[in-house]
Amino acid sequence: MNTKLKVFAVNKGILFNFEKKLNMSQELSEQEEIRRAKLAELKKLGIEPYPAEEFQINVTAQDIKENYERDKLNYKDISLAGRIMSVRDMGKAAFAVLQDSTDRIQIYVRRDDICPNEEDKQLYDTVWKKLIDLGDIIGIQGYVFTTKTGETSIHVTHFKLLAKSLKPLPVVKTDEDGKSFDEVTDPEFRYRQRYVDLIINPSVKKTFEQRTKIISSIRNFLNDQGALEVDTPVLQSIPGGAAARPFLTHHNALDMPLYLRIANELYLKRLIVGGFDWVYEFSRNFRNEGMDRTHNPEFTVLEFYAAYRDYFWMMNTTEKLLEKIAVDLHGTTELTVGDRSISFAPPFKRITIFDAIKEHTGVDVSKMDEVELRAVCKSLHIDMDETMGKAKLIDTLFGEKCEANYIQPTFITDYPVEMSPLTKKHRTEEGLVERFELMINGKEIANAYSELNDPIDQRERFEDQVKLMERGDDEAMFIDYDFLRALEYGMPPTAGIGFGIDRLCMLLTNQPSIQDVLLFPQMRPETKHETVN
RNA sequence: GAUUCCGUAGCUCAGCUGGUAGAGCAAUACACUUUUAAUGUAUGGGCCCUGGGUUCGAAUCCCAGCGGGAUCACCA
Repeated sequence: MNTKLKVFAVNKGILFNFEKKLNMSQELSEQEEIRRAKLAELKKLGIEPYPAEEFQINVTAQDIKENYERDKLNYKDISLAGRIMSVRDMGKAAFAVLQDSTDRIQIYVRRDDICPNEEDKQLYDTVWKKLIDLGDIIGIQGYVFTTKTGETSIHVTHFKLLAKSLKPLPVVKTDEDGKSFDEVTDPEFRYRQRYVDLIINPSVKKTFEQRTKIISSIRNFLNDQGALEVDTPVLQSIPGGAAARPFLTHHNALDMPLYLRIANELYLKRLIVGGFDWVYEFSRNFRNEGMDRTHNPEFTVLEFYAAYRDYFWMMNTTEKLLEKIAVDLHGTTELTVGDRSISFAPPFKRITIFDAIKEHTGVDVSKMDEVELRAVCKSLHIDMDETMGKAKLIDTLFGEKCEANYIQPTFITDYPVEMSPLTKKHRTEEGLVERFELMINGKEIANAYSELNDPIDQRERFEDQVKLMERGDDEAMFIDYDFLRALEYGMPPTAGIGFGIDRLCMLLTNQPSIQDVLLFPQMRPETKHETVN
C-alpha cells in the first residue's frame, strides 16, 4: 500500500483492515483500492452497499424522454434506477447521467433538496460527493423538469445506493453532435468483458436486441403458419446431417463416446417420419474447425422441414420469411449493408449453378467431364488438387468466380449429386439434385433441398460417403443406421432448409464479424501472470 | 494451422537512430446551487504482455512464448 493512499484514508477517517489491504495491493490498482476504502466507509456510515430489498421503479428513461413533454403531470413523482455514467459536480448541486436498461437520462441533485435538515448535510457532502462513483448503481425518486438549456432531466429528491461498483468503468464521452471520445474499441477487451462493452457502447446493446428481434420474427412467422418448434439432442452418438469435424466428449455412466451435434437435420426428419408435418428448431451446432470473422465453434442454425413440399415451395416460403424479417426489423424491405443497398422484396432471382458459372466465366460446364472441367479451372487460375472430383471442381469454380457477385438475394439451384448426400435427385436433370443455396451480399445465407426420402438411395449415398472416408476425407458423413431405418418406414416427400442465423444477423445488423453478433464469442482463456511473493 | 500487424496508467494513445516513462479522460484534494466532452488549481497513479539474448545501459534492437486483429487455408 502506498503512503499517499494511507494519507487519503486517514484524512477521510476511512478505516480498513491494513493487512488485508497489503495482500490485495499486489493486484489492485490505485483506483480499485480507493473504491474498496469507500465501500468500507459507506458501511461505517450504516449504508448497506448491496441492499437486499426490492427497489420499486415506476418509469424508464426512455419513457420520460418520449412522453414527458406532452404529459407533464404524469412525471411529478417518479422512481427509477440505473448506473451512473457521468457526473458534473458544482459545489452544492450536481448533474449526473443515469443509464437504465432503456436509455440515459440526466439527473439533477441539489444538496438542500436531498438534505432538508439544515444541521445534517452528510448525505450530499460525504455520500454523494465522496463515496459515489461512476459505475455505481443507484435508485432515485424525484420529478421531471426541463433545464434552462432545454434538456429533460430528473430533479432528485431521494437517492439510494443499490450496488457499489469496485472497478473503474472506461469513460466514453460524447459531445453534442454524438461524436464520442476515447471509445473502447479494443476487440479483445470488448469480447472478453462483454458486460462492459454493453454498458459503455449503446450500439452494441442495440445489435443484440436486434438479434433477438430477428429470431422472434422468424419464430412468429413459423408459428403463425402452424410449424411446431421442437428440441432434439445436442449430444449425439453419431454426428450426422452435415460434413464437418465434430467435438468429441464422453459419457461416464454409459461409458461411451458422444459428439456435440454438427447439425440436427437427421433428427428433424425422423420427426417428419413420425407424422409431424412441419417442424423447426433453432439449433446450436458445434464444429471443431477454424475460427474467423464468419466462423465460431458454436453457432446457430434454424432448420425447418415441411412434409408434402418441394424446393420450389421452399424458395417461395424463404422469400416471404426474409421479407417479413426485414420489415419487422427495419420497417422496409430496402436495406443498406455497408455501402450497398439490398432489396428483400420478393421475388428473388433464381439461377442454376451451371448458368451462374456461364454468366460469370462465359463457360458452359454443364456437359463437361472431369478432364474438361480441370482444363477450364486451370485456364481460370483456380487452385486444384488431385483429390477433387467433378462436383468439388464445380463448387470451387462457383465459389471463386461467382459467389461474391450475388449481392441481391439470389437462389442458386440444382447442384451436382456428389456433394449432396441427403438431397433428392432432380426430377428431370441427370446427375443433379433438387437443392438451392440462398446468396445475399456475396455470402451463403441458407441451404435447402427437396429431401431424399428413398431409403435405398439414401443407403447408397451413405456408402459412397464411407468410401470417401476410407480414401482419407475426414469430412465425409458417418452412416446413421437408425435414420435409415426411419426412412424405411416411409418419409413423405419433404422440403427442408437451414439458415445460418449468425450470418443473417450480421447481414441485417450491418456487422462485419460474427463476434459482433455473438454475446460471448469463443476466446482463448486469459493467462494470469504469476505474482512472486 | 500459415503469413502479417499489434500489446505502455482504469480507458484512449504519445514515447524518433537504445540513456531508467508522458498527455487527455478517469481518480484524489480544494473551489463552484441549471451543467452537459462542465470549469479552475494542485496531487497521486506504471511487472512498458512474459521469458531469454545483445549492450556499460532495453519500453525501444534480436529470439522464443502468451494474447488479440487482419489476410489465407478448412468450413456455415
